[in-house]
Amino acid sequence: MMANSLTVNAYDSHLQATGRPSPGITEPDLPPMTDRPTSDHINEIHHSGLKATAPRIKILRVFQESSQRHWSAEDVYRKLLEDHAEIGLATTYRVLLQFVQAGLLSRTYIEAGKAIFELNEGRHHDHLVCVRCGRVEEFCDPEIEARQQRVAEQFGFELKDHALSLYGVCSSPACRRGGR
Amino acid sequence: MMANSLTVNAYDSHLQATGRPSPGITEPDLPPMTDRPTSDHINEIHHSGLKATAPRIKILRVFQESSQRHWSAEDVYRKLLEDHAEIGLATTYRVLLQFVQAGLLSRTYIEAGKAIFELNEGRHHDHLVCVRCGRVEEFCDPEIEARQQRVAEQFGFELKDHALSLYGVCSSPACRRGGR
DNA sequence: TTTGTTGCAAATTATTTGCAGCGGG
DNA sequence: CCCGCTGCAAATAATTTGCAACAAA
Repeated sequence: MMANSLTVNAYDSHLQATGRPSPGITEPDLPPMTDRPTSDHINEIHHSGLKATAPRIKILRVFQESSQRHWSAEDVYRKLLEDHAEIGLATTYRVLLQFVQAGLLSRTYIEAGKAIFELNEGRHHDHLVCVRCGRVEEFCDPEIEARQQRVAEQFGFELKDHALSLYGVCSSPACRRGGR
Repeated sequence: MMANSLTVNAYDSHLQATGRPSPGITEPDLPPMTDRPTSDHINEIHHSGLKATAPRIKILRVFQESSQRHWSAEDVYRKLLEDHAEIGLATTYRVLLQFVQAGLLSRTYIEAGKAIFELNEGRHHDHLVCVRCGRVEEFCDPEIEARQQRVAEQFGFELKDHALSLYGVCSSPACRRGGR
């Protein structure tokens, strides 16, 4: 409950946060990619230099075999519970982090103080989230990306990464009407 | 240690997060504004509908009478300790939040999972942070702001807010040379 | 076999809340 | 004098870590 820095440092989190950066493409279109054989999962994990254990395979499948793209650690853990995979929350966190470091997943902080994981398909994007229903859209605007680069240069910074989330009310009637 | 949502909801944090939004100005130039008389602080607090108590006055002065612009709750608490103000951490958090809601301060999440507070001077801006030394620059790029609006419209969203931070290596020789 | 991996419980970090007592207006 | 405010301790929430038992390669 207090111990170290004084404003400075620990922004390091963001360095290892997102999987490999890559050039902007304008509209992700979410390919289904459902129910691939386990042997592929094993290879994917092996190629990351990790042992292909049951927890890792199951967690990878959660991402690849679901229409849901964005998962918090808790979400994943709960899905595993439902599926009767006997995997602890700590392991879930550990594996998610390893997958991020291996570039299989990417991690973002859409809402303050909670990490969201998604399959890293190589195309960088930012998020647009509905503050009423939580719906998340992905976008990548080359103009914004270019401008960020410019801003960094103006300040003499070598740009390494960025975090951008837009918050708004989506077009669903319920959200538009939206009390609260 | 787990209880509620499933990805959805709680993005609400961001609704009350930042003080009032305002039109973009291109370069903040940080006026000093040092050592104003206490009576002014009292008024500023009163105008927010809050009682002018010692903790509130002292916390407001931390922001107004220091060259440092960005403070975490811990930072403020530690400064108060140094100054022998007898103010608890809980009170610090409570007052900071009240000041944000009153529009005196604004709150941002520059690094994952840690709130940063600064005086709300009415001019909206985003942050550019050095991942080596923690230095924070402020900027506002009208082009980026406009583009965000466009993106939201494309998706049929009514844009309410955004969070943008750029991470890079600043121009200081130490950071440029910079091994981690 | 050997080193990486797991589950569980306990520790951390950032922040919030309950409550009895204090003090501005 | 009354209700808002404070300190302290305990509670939450998200995530991490220590450690002994295991299990891929």
